[in-house]
Amino acid sequence: MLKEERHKIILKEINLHNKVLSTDLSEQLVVSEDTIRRDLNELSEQGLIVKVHGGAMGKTFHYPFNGQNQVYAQEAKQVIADKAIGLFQKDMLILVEGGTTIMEIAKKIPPDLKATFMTISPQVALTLAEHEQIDVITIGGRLAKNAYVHTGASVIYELANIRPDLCIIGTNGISPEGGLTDTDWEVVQVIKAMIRSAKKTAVVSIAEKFNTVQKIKISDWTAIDYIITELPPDSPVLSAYSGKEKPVLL
Amino acid sequence: MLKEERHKIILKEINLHNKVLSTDLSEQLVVSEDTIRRDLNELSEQGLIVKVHGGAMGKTFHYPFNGQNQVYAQEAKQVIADKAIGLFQKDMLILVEGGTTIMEIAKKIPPDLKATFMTISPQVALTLAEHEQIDVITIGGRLAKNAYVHTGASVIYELANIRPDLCIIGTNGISPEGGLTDTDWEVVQVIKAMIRSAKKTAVVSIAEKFNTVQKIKISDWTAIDYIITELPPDSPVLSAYSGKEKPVLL
DNA sequence: TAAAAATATGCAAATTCATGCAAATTATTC
DNA sequence: GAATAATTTGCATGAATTTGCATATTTTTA
Repeated sequence: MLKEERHKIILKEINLHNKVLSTDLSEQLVVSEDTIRRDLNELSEQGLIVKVHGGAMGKTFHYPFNGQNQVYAQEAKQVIADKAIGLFQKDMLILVEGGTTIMEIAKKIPPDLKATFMTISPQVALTLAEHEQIDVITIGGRLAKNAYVHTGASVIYELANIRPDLCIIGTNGISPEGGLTDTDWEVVQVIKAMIRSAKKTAVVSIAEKFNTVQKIKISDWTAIDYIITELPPDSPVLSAYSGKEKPVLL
Repeated sequence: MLKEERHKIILKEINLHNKVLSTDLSEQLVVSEDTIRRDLNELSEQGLIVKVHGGAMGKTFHYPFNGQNQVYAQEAKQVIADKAIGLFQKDMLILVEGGTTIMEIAKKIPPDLKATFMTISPQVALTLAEHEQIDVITIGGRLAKNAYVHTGASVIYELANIRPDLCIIGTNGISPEGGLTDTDWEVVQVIKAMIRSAKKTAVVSIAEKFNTVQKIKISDWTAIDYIITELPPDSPVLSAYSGKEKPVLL
C-alpha cells in the first residue's frame, strides 16, 4: 500500500469520526504503529490534522480525548446518532438541519443505505457526500454566520415545495411548558418550515438541553413524532414527555 | 507498445483504482520499471496524475483539502488569489464557483471588504462565512460527488434570476483552439449558466492548465473578461491569449 | 508513585528512485 | 531507399525513501 493511500484513508477516517487511534489504524492498514505515527506526523505538519497522544483528531475541535464534559457530549451524540439511523429506510427522502449532533448522524449513515438527503447545512452536505449511495441536495440561501445553516425566505419557499418522509432537527431547549425553543429567529423560521413540510419529524438533543427554555419558540413538543436522546426512553428526565400519543421517545 | 498507448492505459488504470504501482505496471505492460517511472513523470508534469513513492495516484479533491505537498501549485494559487482580489469592490455581488484556487481566494478576502458572495460550493460558502463583512448566499442543488459543487436544473434556474457584477470560475483546460474546457458535463452546464448571468467573468487557473483541452467545452476563451494566472501577463505561455480586446490578462 | 501505554530516535534491510550511458527503435532528411 | 538525427528503452550505479525493530524517554492511568 502506498503511503499517500494511507494518508487519504486516515484523512477520511478523521473526517468521519473526528478521531483516529494509532492502534486501530495499525491493524486496519496492516503496518506498524511506527509507520502510522510517521503518517500522522506528516499530516500534522501539513496542518491537516491535529496529533494527540494516542492518535490524531480533526482540526476543528481540538480538545483532548479526555476532556470530561465534551467527551460525554461526544459519546452522547454517538448514541443519539445510532438511534436516529434506526429511522432511516431505503429510498426515503430525509430532510436534516445542521448542528453537531446531526453531523454525527451524517457521519454514521450505513454505507449500504440508498436514500436522498436534503439539508440546509453546507457542513452536513459535505459529510453526507462521503457516502457513495447517498444522494445529497443542498437547500441554498443566505448562510447564517452563527449557526452555519441557510436561512431566509428562499429556503422557506423551497421547503414548501417538498414533502420529505422524515425531518430531523436539533434544538437548544425542550421543556413541557415552553415546547421546543431556540436562540435564533431566522433559524427558527426555517425549522418551522421544515416541520411543516415533513411527514414525520424527529428531534435530536442531548439530555442536558431538556427542561430548558430559549428565547424563540419552534413548536409544542407534542407536534413532534420522535424525540431522540442518549438516555433510555424510561429515564426519569424524560417522564414529562411520555404518556401522550406523540412523540415516541427513542 | 507505443509510449502514448502506455500513457492511456496508465490513466485509465488510475481512473479505475485511483492508484497505480510501478511494479504492477511494469509487469502488465512488459517494460522496465524505469520506463514506467519515466511515463509517470511525464504524466505528472502534464498535471494529469500525482506521482508518489512507489507509483502514482489520481488528482482527487477531497474534503477537507488533502494537501498534496504541491508547494508550487499552492504558491501559484496565492498569487492568483491576490490578483483576483484586486477585482473586488465594495457592495459588489460576486458569483464564485468551487475548486482549490477559488478556495484560496475565499480565504484571502480583505477583512474590510463589504460585499455579497454567491457560490455553488459548500466548502467555499463555509470559508467565506469566516469573513464578518461578507454576506454569503449558497445556491443549492444536487451536490456532485466528484467536484463538490451544486449542479442540476434548479441551479441553472436560480442563476437565470440573478445578475452578479462579477463571476469567478475555474477550469481544467484552456487552449486557443478548444477554449475553456472541463471534465464534467453537469458542472459545465452550471458554469455556462454562471457566465451567462454575470456582467463580467474571470477565469482563474494555474499556468499548467494552459494549452490543454478537456472533454467538455465551456466557452470560447474570447468570451471571458479576465484571465488570471500566477504568471505575469507578458509571459510567453500567454502570448496566444493576448491581442484581442477581451480577455484582459492579469 | 509505579505500571502500562505511547512516543521519539537511531539503525539496518528492502525498496524505489534519478542519472548516465549504450543499444534499439523511430522519425526525418536527402 | 539509405543515411542521419532524434527519441525511446533497458541496465548499472549510487542516492534517497520507506519501513520495522530495538531502545530510551515521555505521557497516561491506576
